[in-house]
Amino acid sequence: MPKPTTAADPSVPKRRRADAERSVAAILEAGLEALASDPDSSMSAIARRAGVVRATIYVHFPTRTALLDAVMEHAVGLVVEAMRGAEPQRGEPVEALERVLRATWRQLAYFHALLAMNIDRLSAEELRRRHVPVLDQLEPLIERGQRQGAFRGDLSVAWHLAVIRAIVHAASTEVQGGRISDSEAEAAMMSTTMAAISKHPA
Amino acid sequence: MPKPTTAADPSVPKRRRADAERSVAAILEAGLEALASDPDSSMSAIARRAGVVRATIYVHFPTRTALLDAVMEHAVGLVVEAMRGAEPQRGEPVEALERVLRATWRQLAYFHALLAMNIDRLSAEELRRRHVPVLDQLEPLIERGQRQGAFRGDLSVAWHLAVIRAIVHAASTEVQGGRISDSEAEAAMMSTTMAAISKHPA
DNA sequence: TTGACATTGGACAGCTCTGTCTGATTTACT
DNA sequence: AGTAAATCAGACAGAGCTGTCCAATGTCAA
Repeated sequence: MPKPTTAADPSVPKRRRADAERSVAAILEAGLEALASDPDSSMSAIARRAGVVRATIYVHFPTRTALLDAVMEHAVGLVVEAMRGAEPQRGEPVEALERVLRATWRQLAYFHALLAMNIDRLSAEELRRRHVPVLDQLEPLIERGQRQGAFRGDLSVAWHLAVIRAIVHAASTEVQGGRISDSEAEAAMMSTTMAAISKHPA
Repeated sequence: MPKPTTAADPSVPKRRRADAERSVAAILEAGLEALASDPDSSMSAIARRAGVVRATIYVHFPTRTALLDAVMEHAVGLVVEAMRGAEPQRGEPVEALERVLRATWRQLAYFHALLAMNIDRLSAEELRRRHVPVLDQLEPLIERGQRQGAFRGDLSVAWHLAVIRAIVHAASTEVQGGRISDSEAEAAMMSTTMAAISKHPA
């Protein structure tokens, strides 16, 4: 009978003590911040930021690569959660896209920074496989918009997705570079994305 | 009298033998390729790619940083040359922008990859200073288009430039990932950029 | 309270990279 | 053909990082 342990809902639940749980969370969070700003952050740097000693990381993640994978998964989870919360399937496509973008653009930028970090680490295909959950949130919305004539049909869904990612990323870069304010960036990002994706705005 | 050597047109001409000239060219080219795909490429890797021994690089570039700077300058030169050849100042803004993009989009993407390589190495200001020559080619064109009512005036020139860079980069990424053909990417890039920048196309 | 779990702080070997230096060899200019 | 320049091949020290280990200490849970 498949019932060796007490409770086993997640894939690998791993009965951990509360402080271990806290450590893992701190490490993932610190890894997210550190690696987003410098993809080559050392284990020492991440440990320091997490308020933990380097060896502790190795207790929970056997290797640097394993930590990178975990951080990536964590980031994708955050983004997807934010997107789901914006209900891409509800309402008019244009409004829905605006809503989803507004709700998630900052986290998407975060995710994108991590994408960059993985670019030489992973094969293009492997990398694609990992951010499928994010695209999955947007793809039906774009398709729906095309069917209803709100979005351009002369370009592929994949291209639209690439464009959205690119513009969101550009907005985040401009903000981080201090060349534009947060709210200005959001407005510009939204406005430009809509112009790029929509059928004649008039 | 400012005439100590025979011929001194460039800033630091350095009388070099022909084989030295070839080595430097090969190193810069190899550095461009290597660093664009992996910003952390080692000196060994670059030397190997250039068909040269590692020590040879140090003959011409005192340190790794110096090589990175030189590669950057070289890349900027390539892009600017391509842009100049497309005559941004000639004709209608929309046509001119199409012409410039078509002539340089791949190199623009290349340049963008090198920008990423420099992001944590240089201060934001220093980085900006270095790619000023590229922006200088586009900025007057965008301004002119805004004045003539061809491009959107409700967004800043800087933002338009960021958007152009982002879309061009996305197109190049899609091509490199094999998800779209070269010519399709060029068409999509052009079409989307124009939709994003132009005033209502109708 | 007690025992198992978890973290600390530090030490360690192994690896890769940078930058320097050498002597020997090949290549370009005159 | 002769000389100076340039490259090669390989060695070297110094530095940083990864991954492992350990003994001591702290902390959770039953």
